[in-house]
Formats: sequence, C-alpha cells, structure tokens
Amino acid sequence: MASSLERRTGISLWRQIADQILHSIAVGDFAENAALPPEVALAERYGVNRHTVRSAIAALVQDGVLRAEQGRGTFVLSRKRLSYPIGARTRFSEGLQGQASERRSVLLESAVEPASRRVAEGLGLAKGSSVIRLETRGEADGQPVSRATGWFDAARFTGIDAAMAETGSVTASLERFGIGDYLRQSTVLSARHADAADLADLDLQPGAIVLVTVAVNVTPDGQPIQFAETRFPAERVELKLSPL
Amino acid sequence: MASSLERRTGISLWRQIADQILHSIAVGDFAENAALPPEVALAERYGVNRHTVRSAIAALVQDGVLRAEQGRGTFVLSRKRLSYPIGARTRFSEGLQGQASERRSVLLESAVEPASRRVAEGLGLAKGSSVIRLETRGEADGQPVSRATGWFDAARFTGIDAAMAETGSVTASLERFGIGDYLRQSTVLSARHADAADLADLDLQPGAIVLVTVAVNVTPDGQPIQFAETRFPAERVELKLSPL
DNA sequence: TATAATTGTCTACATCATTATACAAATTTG
DNA sequence: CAAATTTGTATAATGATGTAGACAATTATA
Repeated sequence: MASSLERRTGISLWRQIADQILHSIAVGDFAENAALPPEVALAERYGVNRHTVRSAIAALVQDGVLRAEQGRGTFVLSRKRLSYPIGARTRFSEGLQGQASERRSVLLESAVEPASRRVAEGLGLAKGSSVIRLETRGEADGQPVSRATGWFDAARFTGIDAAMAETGSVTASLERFGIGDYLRQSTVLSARHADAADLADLDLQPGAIVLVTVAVNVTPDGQPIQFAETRFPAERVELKLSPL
Repeated sequence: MASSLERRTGISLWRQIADQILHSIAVGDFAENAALPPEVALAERYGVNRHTVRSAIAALVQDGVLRAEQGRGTFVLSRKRLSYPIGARTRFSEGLQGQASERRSVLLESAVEPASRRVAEGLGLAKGSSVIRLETRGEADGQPVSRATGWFDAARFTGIDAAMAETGSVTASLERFGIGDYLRQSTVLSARHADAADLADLDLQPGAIVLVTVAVNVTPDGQPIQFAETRFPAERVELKLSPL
C-alpha cells in the first residue's frame, strides 16, 4: 500500500510523491473533486515530514491538478486526457472531433535545410538534399496537445510552408500539390522527459513526460511525402491505435 | 545544441544530464564503444561544474551504460533500445527475434478475482464476474523489458495460470484451450513515471519512464479473450507500430 | 459557541546537491 | 622521456532539499 520512496536518486522526495499522487488520480484512487487525505496522513503514509508532502502538493497546485483550501482540505480537479487516434489515416483535426470543441494547428516556424541522414532515409532522398522543415503546434480548446516537426522534399513541395501558414492544415496544404489522400507507412513510439524547448512550446512543468512518435506518410502508391516527429504531453494525451 | 537544464524542479542536474546522455546514445549522437567528450567539455556544454557531470557519469557507469578509464576517457557500452512491434498479431517472443538471443516470459503471480469495471468492459463480461489475473515479466538477454497484467474469463480459461507457468507463453497456453489464432482488437497508449512496483519489477531507477499499453485480444471472430495492461521501460524499449 | 480538524507560515538545523580549486594518477602523444 | 590530456580524489563554501516543532488562520462539527 505505502508505495516506498527512494533517496539519493537525483529525484527529490517531493517530486516522487507528486508523481505518485498523479498516478493515484489517474488510476482512480482519488476521484475527481474528492478530497485528498490530510497532509499529516500523507506524511505518515509516505514516511516523510509534513513539509515534504506540502512541497509535492504545492507543485500539483501550480500545475492545476489540485486545489488547496485552508481549513477544508485539498481537492482533485478535473484531469481527463484527450485520446488521440493513430492509424493508417491519421489526421490531426479529425482525430479529436467530439473531444474538444476548438482545435487548430499553428505554424511556428519554417525553413529550408539539407536533409540529415535520418530525414533523408525516411523520405527516400539522398543525404543533404534540400528539404522544407515545418514546426507546428496542435491546440485543443486553447491548450497545446502536440508539437510536430515535419520534413518535405523541397523540390516537390515548394511553397508548402506558405500553404501551411494560410490553411493551418497539412491535409489541405497537400491537396494543393495534388495529393488527395495519404497513408501512414510506419510509426515508432517512445517516451522521454520533456526538454526545455518542449516545456516552452507545450506549456509544461519541468519533469513532464512527452510521448514521441516518428512517422512516415506516403501516397497510396507508396511514395514518401512527409517525415515527422511529434511530441505529445503524456499528462494531457493518450494515443489510441486504430486497427486499420 | 546545448540542451539546457532546469533548476529547482525536484530533479537534480546530474540526473537530467544522465538522462540527456542516455538520450544522445539512443539517438546515435554517441556511437557504441565511442568515447564521450571529456568531462570538462561536457561541463562546459551543460553549463555546470565538472563534478556535476561526474555524478551523472558515475550513475551511468553504475547502470552499465558507460565505462570510465583513468587517463583514457569514458566509453559507451552497448545500449541499443529494443524495438517492440505492435500490430494485429502482437506476440512477445516472436517480436524480438533477431534483437535478443535469449527471451522469455516469467509468471510472477496469478489469482482469481472479481472483474473490475474496466476489465469487465474490456472482456465483455458482467462487472464482478470471476476472472483470472496473470502477472508476467518479459525478459530479453536477462534484462526485464516488459511487465504485463493480463485478465482472462475464469469460466472459460480455468487452469490457464498453470499452463502459463508451465509453458511461459500466452500463445502456447491459449492453444490448450483451442485458440490457435488471436488478434489485437484495440490498443491505447500512454506514458507515466514508473511507480514503486514498476521500479522493483523492471529493475529501474526512480524517475524512470514507462510506456503503458492497454489492449484487448480477440479471437478471429471477434470474441474477447484477454484484457491486458503492459508496462515497458522507455529507456530500453521503443514500440514499432506495424501497419496491419 | 467552543472544539477539533485542516491548511498556512515561521524558525532552526541537518543532509544532499552544486560550485570552486587544487592536485594526484594513468594514459596518450610528440 | 617530457608534455599534454584525461579521469580520480580531496577540501571548502554555498544553495536546495528534508526534518522538527510551534503556532496562526480558516473551516467544519458537536
């Protein structure tokens, strides 16, 4: 029951406790709007000082997960995650229909650059070929839910950055280049701690986790058109794999 | 280039640096058997004192990721992540063929219990129906790479725990119940910090991240037979989504 | 209205993390 | 062999984290 804490690991006790409380909420041990056990009880359960528990709670209050009220207690706020579908026909805006009323994709930056080995392999080009890089952020109800870096063959998709800026949609932009349909060829999934850039772009707190997908989109006849790496904040998004 | 570090986050600088070095190795910035940049250079790159870098390196040496030699340098040991395929026909041992010479699944615990709401919905049973729970750990070359909790209808699969203990394989166990083939119906993916149980079972350090899949396996005619939650250590495993 | 329960604030101190220097020990290089 | 490079060790100072105890402020309860 009392999930134990580890010392001297580079992770402070208050952060370990905050993570465990987050997990308890996700698993349903603490329901939405319910009161957390009092600080003294939590301190005893975890075998630490009350102030250490308070540090953990303070961090979660800062994150908007908990609300503390003097004299009453500490309460759980809503924390339901979006479910983002991934399958052969993954599209950003369609995927979140019904889960968020307002959703959009914002172009943060674009550039033309030589392809790295990884990008060149993904797109089936020679290393160093000219590619267009698009940096975008997906938002649902005003909150960032994804952060993507996408690469396109610059020779074939000249001006896709302008189209992206105008339409705010990869699907719509590709249509201008005569691509009415595209499929996801491969997806590799991993997870890591958010780096400084992720924290800023996705509005996360240090220590947050991001889910990372690396994917190749192809035309129906198998020609690679986009290589993309997308970061999702794990606390706000889960990925639902659709059986095609 | 210099991925910046965050202070006052409850995660010590040396652990953040250790995580980034691990990531650099996984991404291929530091090849296997190659020398890391000297401690002084790393300290400058991260904007910290040399001793802080040394703490990070010491932790990775302890984990068997690096080897330090006085007067020569610090070297990368083998540390490639396993790529675990996920698709319609996900099988543990088959999936890792060619990536690890020795792989097996160990039954840690089994029990008969009433189905929770979540499990009942997944298996298409009434809540509270009797189900068999199997706790297993997947290992590749002696190192834990997965930790699964699986549920089966107790009425239909009486004795599957014994079969699992004997064969060490879900596929082989299901064959004894006349199920020669099964498909993955749905998979939901998320990520979180490992809890105390994960840390112990998967031999991880606090602060480690686990990828979590929640899946339902069905017979070819669509009858649910298994509901499972599997945790993968993100530092050792990536998931490769196979287009059906 | 008094009492209990709970969160908020304060002070003092111990331990861990980080910085700053200096030098030793082992290895490679010229 | 001498010099340069690199990891290993030691010491001291400072800031962040964790412990301990006391009391204030707010809310619920008898």
